[in-house]
Amino acid sequence: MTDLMTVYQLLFDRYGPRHWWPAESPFEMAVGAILTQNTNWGNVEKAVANLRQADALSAAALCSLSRSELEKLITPSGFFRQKAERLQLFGCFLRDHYRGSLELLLRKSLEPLRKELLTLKGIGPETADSILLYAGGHLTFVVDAYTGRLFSRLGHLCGTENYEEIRNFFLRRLPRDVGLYNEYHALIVVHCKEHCRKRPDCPGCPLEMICAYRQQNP
DNA sequence: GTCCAGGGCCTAC
DNA sequence: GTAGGCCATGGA
Repeated sequence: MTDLMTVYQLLFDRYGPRHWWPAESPFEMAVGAILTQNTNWGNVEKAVANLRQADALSAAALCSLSRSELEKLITPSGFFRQKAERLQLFGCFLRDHYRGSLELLLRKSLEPLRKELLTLKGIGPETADSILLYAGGHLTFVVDAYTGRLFSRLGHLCGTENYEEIRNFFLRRLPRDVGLYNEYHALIVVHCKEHCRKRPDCPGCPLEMICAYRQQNP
């Protein structure tokens, strides 16, 4: 079994540092994390551009917009009705409990903060960890569908693990390094977009030599 | 036309 | 606790 740092190194050598999250502020990162739920990033960028244009990238602004105005701005990201509600719930939560400051919220310690985020409607484990890691610089690992798919194929996971189990799998085996967690998740996403979609034989895949699928299907 | 994307909620069982 | 349906746009 190839260890996780070897996989990381192969991905890093191939794709280089990704410098995620692509956003101009922590608040924009959090908004992007909600908008990208089951959604192509290109569509999220359009919605974020609309929000920026409308000067709506703050907790106060999200709260003061009408629901229909917000829905219109984020339409390109899809699921715009639920996402508008989620953004406003998040914005109002910050306004009511943290003076509208995401930075103030993110100053809290990781586990209580994570639990608090998970109580918010529309913020599940992946969205919470994305906000914690990329906006807050907290020591947590972001798991997504790509992560489960890739590491099952590599033989590290069996494919039936739940979110927390996969997160703990990485946290237990990787050095405690925020920069590493930041790059690792980004590299998994970038890699899977390129190589893990339709063809399981991964032509040109940088993980070719360690891929359990290829070893089982030569 | 079909498939899928950087999920999460709700309901039924 | 988990399987299935639902949410919606836009690019490949």
